[in-house]
Amino acid sequence: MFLGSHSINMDAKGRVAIPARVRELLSSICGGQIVITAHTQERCLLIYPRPQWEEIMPKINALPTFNKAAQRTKRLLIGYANESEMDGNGRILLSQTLRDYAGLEKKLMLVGQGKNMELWSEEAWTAWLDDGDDGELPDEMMSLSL
Amino acid sequence: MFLGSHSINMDAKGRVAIPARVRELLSSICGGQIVITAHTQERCLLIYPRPQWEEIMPKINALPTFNKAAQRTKRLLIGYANESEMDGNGRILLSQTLRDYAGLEKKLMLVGQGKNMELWSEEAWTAWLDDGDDGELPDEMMSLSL
DNA sequence: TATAGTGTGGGTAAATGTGGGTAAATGTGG
DNA sequence: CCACATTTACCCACATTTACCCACACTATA
Repeated sequence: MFLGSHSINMDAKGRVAIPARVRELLSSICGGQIVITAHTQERCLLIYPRPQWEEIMPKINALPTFNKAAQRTKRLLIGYANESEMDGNGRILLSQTLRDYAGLEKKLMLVGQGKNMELWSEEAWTAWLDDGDDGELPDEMMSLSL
Repeated sequence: MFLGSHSINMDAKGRVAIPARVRELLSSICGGQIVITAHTQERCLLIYPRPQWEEIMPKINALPTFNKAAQRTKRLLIGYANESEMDGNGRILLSQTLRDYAGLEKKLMLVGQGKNMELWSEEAWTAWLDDGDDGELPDEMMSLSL
């Protein structure tokens, strides 16, 4: 389970140091083997451990060919996917393409989301936080007591 | 049951001493194992004993993936969640990320809420007290007799 | 006033994050 | 097809941060 957020930096070569806590988790789940791709709803990146990725791949491929929204999802998820691995110092290298998609510069936020993680530019993250207008609450939530 | 409010201080390293009363309660409920995360409605933090957290986690994960409001809730609750434990002196360490979210500086308010606790910056707490406008009452409350 | 319990601050060793150098690999032009 | 230029991957060394521990100050109680 990936929990919690970390404020991290990307260096001039596009390398991102994964926080030690997360690093251990990744090593135990998948030996550090991950897949990085584009998030379809937000301009941020998705990081999956390789095994979880293998699970969702077939679902993506099974999306209906003649539905535009489905094709968009597929094109982004598969088209931006990048098999990757941590280097000796626990860093991952982000391709220029991925950096461009999410508008990553220096300051980033790594956000745990259970099965996967999201990687945001700090700017985009705070913008999202401050936005707050996310439409109607679904029925399931109206009576939810946490 | 967490009852009552405590005015407490955070030191320069982001450590917060839990009041002794509360400390005992935490030890007996969960051996001091807690989860701290963001409150979704207010800019304050939520503190759950680990067992209660385990109960609500599935509810959060079950929220619909393609509803924006539900995703916001999930992104905040899971994304900020931080498994934590008291140090030898009964203090907890708040990550920079959490401090930023709730705007915590030095003077804080720890507010008991039954199953969990809320941690506010003193400033935000008094502002909320003075504000008081929280919109419509739900149907469940219209017939409630206390 | 003494004592136990509580809250606060800070030092230090170990772990973590950061930057850059070099050799291999890749791509390009003649 | 070869030689050169550029990029990439890997490694090492240093700076910074974090976790853990200890010591002291303050408060309440006997």
